[in-house]
Amino acid sequence: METHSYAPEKIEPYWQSEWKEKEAFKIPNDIETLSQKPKYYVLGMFPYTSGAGLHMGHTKNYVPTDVLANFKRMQGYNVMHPMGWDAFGLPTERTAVRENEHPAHITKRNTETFQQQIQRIGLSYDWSRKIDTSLPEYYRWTQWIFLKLYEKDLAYLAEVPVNWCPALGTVLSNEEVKDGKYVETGDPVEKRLMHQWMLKITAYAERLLDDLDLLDWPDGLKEMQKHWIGKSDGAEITFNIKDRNDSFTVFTTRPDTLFGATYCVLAPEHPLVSQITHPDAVSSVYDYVQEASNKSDLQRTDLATDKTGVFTGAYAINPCNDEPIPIWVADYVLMTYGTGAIMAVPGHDERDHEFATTFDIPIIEVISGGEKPIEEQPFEGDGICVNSDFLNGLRVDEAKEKMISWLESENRGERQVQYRLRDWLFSRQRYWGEPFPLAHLEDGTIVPLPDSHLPIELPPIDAYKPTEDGKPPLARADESWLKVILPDGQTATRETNIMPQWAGSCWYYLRFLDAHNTEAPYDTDLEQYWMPVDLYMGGAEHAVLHLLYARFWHKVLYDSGMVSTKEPFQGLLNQGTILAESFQDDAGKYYYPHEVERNGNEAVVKSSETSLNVQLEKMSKSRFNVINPNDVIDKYGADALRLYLLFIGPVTASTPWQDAGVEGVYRFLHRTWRLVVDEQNGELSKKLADDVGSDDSELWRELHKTIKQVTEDTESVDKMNTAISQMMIFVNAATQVKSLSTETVKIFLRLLAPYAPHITQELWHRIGETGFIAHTTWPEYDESILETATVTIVVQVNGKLRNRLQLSADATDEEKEAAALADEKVQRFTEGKTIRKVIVVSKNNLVNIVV
RNA sequence: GGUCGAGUGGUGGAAUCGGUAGACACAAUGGACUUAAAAUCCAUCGCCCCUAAACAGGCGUGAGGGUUCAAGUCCCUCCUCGACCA
Repeated sequence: METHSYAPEKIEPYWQSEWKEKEAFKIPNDIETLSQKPKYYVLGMFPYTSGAGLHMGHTKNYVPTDVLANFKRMQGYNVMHPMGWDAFGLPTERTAVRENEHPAHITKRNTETFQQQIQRIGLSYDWSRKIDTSLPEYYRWTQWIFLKLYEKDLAYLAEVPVNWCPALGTVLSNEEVKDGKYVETGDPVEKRLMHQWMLKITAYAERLLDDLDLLDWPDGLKEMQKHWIGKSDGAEITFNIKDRNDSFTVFTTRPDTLFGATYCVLAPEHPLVSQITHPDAVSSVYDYVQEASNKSDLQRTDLATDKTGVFTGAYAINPCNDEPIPIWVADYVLMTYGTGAIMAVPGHDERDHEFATTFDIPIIEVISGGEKPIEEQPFEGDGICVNSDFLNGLRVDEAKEKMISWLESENRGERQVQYRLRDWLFSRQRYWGEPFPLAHLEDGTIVPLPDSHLPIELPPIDAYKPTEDGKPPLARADESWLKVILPDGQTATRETNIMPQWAGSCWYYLRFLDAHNTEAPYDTDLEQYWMPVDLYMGGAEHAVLHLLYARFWHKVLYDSGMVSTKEPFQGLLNQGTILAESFQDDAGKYYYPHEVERNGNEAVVKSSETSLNVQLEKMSKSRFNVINPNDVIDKYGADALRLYLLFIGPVTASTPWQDAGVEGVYRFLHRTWRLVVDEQNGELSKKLADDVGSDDSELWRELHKTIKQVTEDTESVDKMNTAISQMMIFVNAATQVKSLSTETVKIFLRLLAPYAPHITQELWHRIGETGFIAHTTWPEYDESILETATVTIVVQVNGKLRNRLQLSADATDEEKEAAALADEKVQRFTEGKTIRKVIVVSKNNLVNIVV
């Protein structure tokens, strides 16, 4: 027998192809048409197209943004809702090496898989705007923007310590290195000084900090960015070296404690170390410096580790009292922070205190107020200056000011602002990334290549690895690529570093606005219309770096007049992660769920005694606990997947995946289907009636309540779960009534359409409407319908619920109070007691009697 | 170690300008329909106590204290977990 029940596997592919064929979500590109409507730009962070394909974490981002896009479109906005690929990167290059294919080939394969998988979810992207950061038509403009940075002196070559991986022949970013090893392969990584391209993001530190105030971002995220930028006010103080015509400067946030400085420390990499070290100390200092070079910053600065260091034999002069104090070398001072040298105040700094205790260096109290004697515990709090000559009696903040003024007047130091933010290491010795649009002349001069040379395409090379003499892979290219003739006729050699993976994602949100422009990265009229991004959504792992880098580039473009807004992303949300149970034995080995036998909270490896730890962890391939979105679609359809992802909890919350939960929303879709379709014969349900007045007013009121709640919850994005709850309540109520007007059903279908686009489109069609439900307008609710004739009054005695009473909606507070006092059940609790007070809360319809 | 966030039934989660705790859903249990199963529908579903059953009552939002007529929500102390940073 043919069945006429809800069958997503039939209707979803059909409507997806209809949308594609009729270009249902194509956004016009001419400004005339666009400017007739307001705009809304909703962007999910585009994926890095790894070979693993789409995973559930992606969908947790794409589904809510798509619902919002659908919703805003129905509300009458032009909605920018694009998708593309972050396609350059090391994993692709490594796959290419492994499979002996060109990375471009791997990339194409991966992006095609991604697109196929994403399309099955029924997302309303304008695919004609798709971008791929690894295509010359895109990276041409990444190079073009780099030239803008270069022209503004924001790109420079510097000798910097980097994480060098000899096995891979490349530098690695800090995130790629853990415990001195490359996280993916375990190859050892060492510190090495190398010539690298840097971007001067520090020049924008102040603006990156200040302009956070302009953004509607979660406070926690702003805090993280603030902390990353790490602004601190203080002073730079010059210390002369005793018996030498030399000096060094330190940065401190506590100039008020200068009288308490009993030694100084230079970072092992500090250039003065070798010069000032006393001949007797040379060998011990040399050994120490060697040792330190192999430690990570984390190992060096961890509070838990014992402090190490050596005395150089040299002395510095404390500028405030001209006392000589010893100069030490210690690895807890980093060359990359501040000036690479510190004044140590063991009385008022925990690490200095620990160091001084270890090496028996004097500790002087200069701020009073500590709980314990200063020899036992440093005091880092606020207090009054002591033992500090002209600062004595001042509070910390006053003393800071006075000391800075004094240092400046004596020419021994000056006010200084310091940032934790470092300049951005912008080059990599790899193949699969953007070539720099730069060349080197014989004499070492660097020349930017003219715009007409762009794009500088990646050359074919014979192997994706460094040359024998340690140059980056691009140095393997043919002379015809390596040598370039400049406009003035000179021959130069191309730069062979490439840009890091972050580069392409720094401006992709702008390219979407005008994805096929061949004359410019984008048209500025379109930019002015669409920017800023109204809602940007992505994983919390990008809360700092990507967002900071993109904001930096945006500000550079702003200064060039290329963009009209100071900030790119006005609104921002981090979607939560999807968790799933994982099974791990005591050795740390993970097992797939099908290998595991469950017994309540216990779990063992099937047909063995090995007991396993069950834990809730982020869904990931390495933990053997992933659920493939496409498998869920195969079983329940895309609409059920979409609804479930939203229904399990707030968008920003991390929530565990539960297979059984999908059943619940799947049943809801079936119930919705049966409101319209008679499953016996496939015709319209008999209870559908054309006359508008056929619904009882209860259901009509429930509908308007639903419109109100779905509108508000969808707008908020985070509360889409409760929007779905309310729609479930409505469908349950509509299932109960005997007769249902088509008008009611049509309004409801429009509410559900952003969430479940396929089933609503199919039912819209079956009910006799032509065209796309996605192109209809969003329903409005009528506040007057929400009002009821009677209200429920909650009566409490001493704050405890005692009864509920039905009263007319226009009852006054006095009437409510009288009814409450007169109620029999309530009297049981007030009997024989003195009524001290009666509180009537009108807005909550609540009466509290205090006895 | 620091900063931020979060702890609510068997489970996911609702409810926070202080005002009916547990919406909605999952799982479970009982029942209807069915030759049977699936699907569907109905009922029960925080804990305790009373009862033949019910009504009624007591307790209850990580622990302890506080403010208030009223606390999941605000304040203090502590515990646990998570994220980020060191």
